[in-house]
Amino acid sequence: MATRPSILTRRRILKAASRVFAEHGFEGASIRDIVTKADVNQAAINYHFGSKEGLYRAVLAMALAALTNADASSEATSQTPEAELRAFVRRQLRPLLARDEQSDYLRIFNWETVRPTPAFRKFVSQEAGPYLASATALVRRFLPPRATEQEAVLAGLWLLGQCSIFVRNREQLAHRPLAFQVDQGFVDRLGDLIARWAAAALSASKA
Amino acid sequence: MATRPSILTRRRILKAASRVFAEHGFEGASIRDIVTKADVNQAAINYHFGSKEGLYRAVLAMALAALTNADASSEATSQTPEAELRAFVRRQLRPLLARDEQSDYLRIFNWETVRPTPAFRKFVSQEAGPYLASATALVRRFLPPRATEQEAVLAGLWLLGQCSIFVRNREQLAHRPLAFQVDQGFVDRLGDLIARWAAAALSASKA
DNA sequence: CGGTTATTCAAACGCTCGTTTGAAGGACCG
DNA sequence: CGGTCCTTCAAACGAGCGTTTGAATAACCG
Repeated sequence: MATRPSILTRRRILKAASRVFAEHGFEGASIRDIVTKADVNQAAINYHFGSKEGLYRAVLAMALAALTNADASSEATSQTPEAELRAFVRRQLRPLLARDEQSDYLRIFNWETVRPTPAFRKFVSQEAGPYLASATALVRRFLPPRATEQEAVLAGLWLLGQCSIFVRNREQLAHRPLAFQVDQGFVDRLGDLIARWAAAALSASKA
Repeated sequence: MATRPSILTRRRILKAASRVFAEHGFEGASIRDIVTKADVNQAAINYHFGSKEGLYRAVLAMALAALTNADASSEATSQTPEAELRAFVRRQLRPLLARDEQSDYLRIFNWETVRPTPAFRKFVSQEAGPYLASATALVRRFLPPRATEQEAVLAGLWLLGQCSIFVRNREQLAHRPLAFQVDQGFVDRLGDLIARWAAAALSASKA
């Protein structure tokens, strides 16, 4: 049975681990770094999560739950397709400015796109469906009714790609040779630009 | 002075290193893995390139040279904007099928977007200008003449993002829950789709 | 051909990694 | 209060890492 202090330890570990995994990826993250940031003994991770990979699985589950909750709560308030699209894009661009846990979660998923871990492969094949479905449903409202499901899924990924490249290159945006001033105004303009472009593209599609 | 066999060793190291860096990123790549694949003594890397980072710098230089050459040679044959755009998108989607050196180079740059190395930061601030300029020039032909330079650069990045998400998630595309059959026909259709969407978006932009 | 330099090689160094160990600490309950 | 189990802890283990070393080998040139 888990006593009170033990679940505090678990929480501290999960929080620190999210940060470190987001920064270094699964392989690059070190147990010693995590336990230092969590102010916890080194063996605690193996005790509570079995292994580094077990900890990572727990972080992935937490991350996906948080992200799908965020999307679902936003779409609950039904709006025009354009407003919904803009809200979706804004949410995707969020890590450009905020350095909160949601941003960490998105960065973890970005790591997985460059070198998927076995843990993630299993995880995504079982749990990614609902998350992807929300993006697909969003673009569906712009596509012609006869668009195939395959096309809608590709459109959903395509939309995610337009946002993620700016998030992934956040650091480069602010430095030479680009030298953008990445502040709230910039992100707002960028989000509007992407939402406008995406809406125009999908609406005009005459496949 | 470099004698004949030594430049062969250098070449073998660079080739193996491109592969390994593409697969594991800079930090995840191991010297021992590279020298095994290159069939070269372990100390050869420090002898020829000074350090792991020196080797990485050499790979980066080689990669950027190859990619800019590929882009420049394609744009030399002037075509309609639409055809040029489709060719650009196809080139970006190339790693989806081919596993050649150019694909390795693109993967290395993808690694850098999730955790930039100090070597890359210095490198990109000095050398990335020309490469980005080619993407910017491409989208400029679709944007209204009054579009600002900033908007054109963002559009260039935006276009790259639409392609890179499919390259980065290549493995996930083929497996559940997506289960696309990633063959030549799929990549051709995808390239056309992206090129058509991008053209429609940029042409319709009334900023 | 002989001496000099460039290159290769096996072995080792010092360090960090994830995990294991066994004892110490602390909460809970009969 | 005593016993049991959950939790924490410092220390160590074995393996892999990038790098260094110094000797052996191969190429070059007067």
